[in-house]
Amino acid sequence: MPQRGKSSPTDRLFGALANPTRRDILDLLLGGEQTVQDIADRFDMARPSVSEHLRVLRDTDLVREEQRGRHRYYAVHAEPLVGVRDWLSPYERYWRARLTDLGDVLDDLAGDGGGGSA
Amino acid sequence: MPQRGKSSPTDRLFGALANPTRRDILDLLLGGEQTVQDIADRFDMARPSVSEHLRVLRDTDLVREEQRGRHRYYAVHAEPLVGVRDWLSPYERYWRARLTDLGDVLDDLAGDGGGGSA
DNA sequence: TTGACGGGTAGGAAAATTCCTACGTATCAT
DNA sequence: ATGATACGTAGGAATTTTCCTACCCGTCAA
Repeated sequence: MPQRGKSSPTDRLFGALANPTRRDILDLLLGGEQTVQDIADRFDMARPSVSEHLRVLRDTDLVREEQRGRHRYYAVHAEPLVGVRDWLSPYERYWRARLTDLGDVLDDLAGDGGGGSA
Repeated sequence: MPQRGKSSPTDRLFGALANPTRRDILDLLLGGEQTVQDIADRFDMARPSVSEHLRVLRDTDLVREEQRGRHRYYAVHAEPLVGVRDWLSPYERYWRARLTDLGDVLDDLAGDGGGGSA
């Protein structure tokens, strides 16, 4: 699959995640929604620059904003990250083979609640 | 965690994966080791450019080369990708919640066989 | 040994990224 | 209405990325 013409959604997804500030923003939002100002205060960077990072994250649908009053609350929207998981999955067997973390899988099961239906 | 000074291994990892050609090279190598020429032939790009992509992948330890005769065989080395998986894991619960793919985890267990080492 | 093949590196052009300082606009308090 | 607050966008400078064409050296066949 060579012949790269236009940038695919996957390209834009990995492109968005390539920037450490943007990954940090996502990690920050794991703790709950935040306003732009709140986010910007966490970074050693001018607010408009944070705004642009947020735009990239918005364009890839990795965050969603909701305007309330004069604030915009940003929240993580993880679904596009399935694209990363999907890309990653053919490689998992490589480290599974040598790290043999079956225990990890079991952790996943346990963490899932064990019971059964969601 | 703002204050970004130097680029961390994770930064370089995501940086390496940001380029679609590099992801395609990795995907190609999933089919087995290849020489530089074999790889270059698959892409609409001059060979030295492919060489540089290979250097980035080498620097992040995502591929390894072995010289045999006058050929260099490149093979995928997936271990650093654990870094991606680790970064991703806090987000998994978001799509797990709505896609409820417990069956996926069970697939993993089944696919792992019971045996073990490759 | 000579020539062809395999593949890395150098230097540079073009394009994309990242960050900044201004500035515009909408919302809230007075 | 007026001013302060919250945030986006514009335009541009400094880097970084990505790709190219030379050019280099090592290996194999004749």
